[in-house]
Amino acid sequence: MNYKKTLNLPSTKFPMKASLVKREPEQLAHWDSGRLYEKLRENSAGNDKFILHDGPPYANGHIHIGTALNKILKDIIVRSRQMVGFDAVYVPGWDCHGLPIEHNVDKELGAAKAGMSQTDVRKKCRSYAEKFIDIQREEFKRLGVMGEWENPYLTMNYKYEAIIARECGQFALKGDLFRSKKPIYWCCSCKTALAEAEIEYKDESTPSIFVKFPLADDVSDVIPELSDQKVYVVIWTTTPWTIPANLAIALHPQYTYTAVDTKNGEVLILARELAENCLEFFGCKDYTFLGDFDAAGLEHKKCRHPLHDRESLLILGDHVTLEAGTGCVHTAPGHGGEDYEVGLKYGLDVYSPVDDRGCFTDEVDFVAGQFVFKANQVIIDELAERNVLAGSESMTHSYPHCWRCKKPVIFRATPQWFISMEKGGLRKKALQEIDRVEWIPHWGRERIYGMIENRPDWCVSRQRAWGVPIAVFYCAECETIHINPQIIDRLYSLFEKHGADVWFDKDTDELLEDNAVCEKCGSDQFVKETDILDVWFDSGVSHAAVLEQRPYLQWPADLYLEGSDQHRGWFHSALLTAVGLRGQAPYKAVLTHGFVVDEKGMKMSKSVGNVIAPEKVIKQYGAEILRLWVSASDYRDDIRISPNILKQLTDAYKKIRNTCKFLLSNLYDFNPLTDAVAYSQMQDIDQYALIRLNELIAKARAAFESYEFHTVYHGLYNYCTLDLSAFYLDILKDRLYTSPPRSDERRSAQTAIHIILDAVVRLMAPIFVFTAEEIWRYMPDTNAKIKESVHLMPLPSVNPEWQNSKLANKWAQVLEVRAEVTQALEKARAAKLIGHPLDASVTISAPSALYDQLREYADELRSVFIVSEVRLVQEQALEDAFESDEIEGLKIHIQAAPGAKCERCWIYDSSVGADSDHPTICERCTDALAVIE
RNA sequence: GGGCCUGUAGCUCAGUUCGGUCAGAGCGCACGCCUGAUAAGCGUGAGGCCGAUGGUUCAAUUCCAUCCAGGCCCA
Repeated sequence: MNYKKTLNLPSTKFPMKASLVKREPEQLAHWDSGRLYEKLRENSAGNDKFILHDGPPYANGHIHIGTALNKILKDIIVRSRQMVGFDAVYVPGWDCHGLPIEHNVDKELGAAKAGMSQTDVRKKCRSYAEKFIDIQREEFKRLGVMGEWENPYLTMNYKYEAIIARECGQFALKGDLFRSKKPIYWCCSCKTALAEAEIEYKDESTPSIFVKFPLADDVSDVIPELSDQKVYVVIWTTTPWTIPANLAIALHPQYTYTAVDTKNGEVLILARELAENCLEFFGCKDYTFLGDFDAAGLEHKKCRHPLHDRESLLILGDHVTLEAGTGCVHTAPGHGGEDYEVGLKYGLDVYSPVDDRGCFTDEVDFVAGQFVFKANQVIIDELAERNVLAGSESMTHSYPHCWRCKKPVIFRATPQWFISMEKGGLRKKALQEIDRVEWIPHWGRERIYGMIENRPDWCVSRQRAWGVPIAVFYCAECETIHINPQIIDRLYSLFEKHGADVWFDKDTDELLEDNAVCEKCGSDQFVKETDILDVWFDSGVSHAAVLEQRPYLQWPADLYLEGSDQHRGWFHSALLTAVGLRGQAPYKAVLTHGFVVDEKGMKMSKSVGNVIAPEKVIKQYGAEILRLWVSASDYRDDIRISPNILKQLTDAYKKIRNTCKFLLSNLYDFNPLTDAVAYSQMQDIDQYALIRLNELIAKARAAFESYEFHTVYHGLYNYCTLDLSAFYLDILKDRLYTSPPRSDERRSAQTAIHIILDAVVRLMAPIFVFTAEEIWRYMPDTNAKIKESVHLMPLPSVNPEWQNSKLANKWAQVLEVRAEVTQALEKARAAKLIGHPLDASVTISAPSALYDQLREYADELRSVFIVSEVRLVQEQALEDAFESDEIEGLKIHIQAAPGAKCERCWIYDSSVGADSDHPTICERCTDALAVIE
């Protein structure tokens, strides 16, 4: 007789091979046509909302691995919150305006741009953004990310643009928006402002001069030797043309300075460390040091400007270095970034007497009208003439050039728009709000706090085409901003209807109300500002443009989640816009993730060749593996990816998949509605399996709650490998296969297996969105509504009925002993005593306490150890026994199992041969056959 | 150069919160078993001076300092 046919061997059509690359798109299409996202909305209508507000990626290029990480994390969060009972809506967005797009459109247009209107260029930019939104949308959807893809928010939507303009207008109305000068890169040839990204650095030969600024104030309180001396502070510069704009000289607060008598009636002040080299360059051979001193004593003292009849203030700044020059830094706030910053601190004017052609204005007498670079020599000559030129040469160094015309650019102060950090108390309030937000990880608070604390006023203007205009008018006479609620409303309506283009298409008269008059000076002439807003303002107000606008969302958001670079970016601009106009942070919590790096922890770069594109991973392994990677990593730190890591993840995926497949394959004849066994009637070990499941559920739910998905992954994976595959399921095989199909013992096991699979699939659903659904479809029939999608189900909950610490302790002990038995078996195997564990008979000698406990469940030990026989003795000497290192006094002796091997269940038993009808099987199997037949 | 952060086995993670039982797991690897989860399953084993150096302490992977390496943001 073929006894194998009498066994209940596992059977399922669920494929072992995942074929993710092929199946995932099919699954996505199925969800799409089944309107899964809409069904989730319907199902959770009325539930508490959980709003993760999407930070908009820039609509340019394909997604990269970092964007994929970000979106997958968001998806896992939204799904897990949805599955614990929230109405978790997800509205994705895109950041559409800005220089990179304008730049690329410029390149495409080439010479054609010259003949185009600003509106035409803007149209090109709009369609460019649209193209990449479509591309990225498909890429995000392919990752399994679920959301309102057909109705995302775009910062270039007319309504969004209208809100950007309105929010900016509110800042103006409040008095926080002001116009002031700031130096920016300027191309004198193109007569245009340039952004950092439009600068190319090339070597350039420039003059290098040392200039003596005569000290005007008495400093004998600092250095007594200097009384009645002609004292000069010596500066160094490579841009002599900025000397006319000099307003100060900066010294470093920590450096030591020295006064040098040059024996020609002059005393020079410069940094001690650089003094000798400088003096040598000046050709000064005979000199004496009069004394060293700290810079602090000179702060607020004054020099005379060497060319003009005004003062130059001595100030302190950390930006001063000893790498070159004299340690005394020529400071022209209108012509340098650091000069500007330090100038603000000392209340210096942002003085820049240069026009948009790069020529000096009439303010500067002897070089008026001259081009700055040409004026260099004139100024050097003048300095020499006045005997304040200490030294001069020419040098070559890296200098910024215009990306378009390739000519050297200058730093030039132009009027810009700012949002004040102080006028309306924005800085103070923002800092207070930071402490009302939950920062995850907690150090995010430190990071953004430091930034807000130290940042200058927010410069929000850009001299660009592709963006939302700073929609304000100012008086042509006195430059006062002309703003009121009616203007804001009026422009809002216009923008909402025609988009921001309307600002450029219509004249000031058409946009402004009739009979407008400057409330300060009474003028009726106004200027329409044509600068556009910093794109950080665009995305910064998304809380207003999205959360406040869509009735199914909420303000503030429950969570913002982006990379840690966004402390400076989006978290920052969102905080300032929200606090500025609403007095409150737009988020309750902010979660940050690290950056994706290679296996060695180095950043990815094309030149190094360690870049991994999400598209490639998807094509090779499937999006599920990418999602698995996200879930397995602790994203709070930087996270690593490499072919090796992906390989490991695919192995882990297979293990989990296979474990689920095995569970399914033993449920082919199980109907949970009719065949399930009540918990109280289940076998001991099945009850224990549910205790372990309870622990997994508790752990995973807590981890989902605190966004620690790697804990979910590791918990799930270890449960599958250790609890299930290596322990419970291995033991269960005998019972599942050999017991009569409908017997209590088999149904008990199936009941446990079904509960376990149901819970495991739901726990993995937020992460393994595809595989969970695939398994779900193969689950034994229940009702159609439940079957529809695992994603419509809740996460499993801890079942209090299964809690049983006595049982848990018992099995903890059995497991300890089991570990010793497997070691003993391995030794016996190595000695060729046995092969399969069922070849063995195990004799265990235990000390009395342990013996008493083991005796209580002696009947179960045989199956738990998966051997043919277990004999339990109390503290007996056993020859050739394995002695446990872990459990004192435990001895285990292995010998070949007596009796014959049952052909059906493979267990050695003395009853084999007893039944003449079935001479090759054991009594247990004979009994089973009787029931089956 | 400054701010914030990270550094535990080849890999992914635990742990050390208030310092004191040999630093744990899985994967991978090696070896073996099984062939009734089979392009599967089971077992055993070898892998870590807890980034480096100093300091505090009776005692540090765990506290402090410095350094090195790496990341983000500034300059």
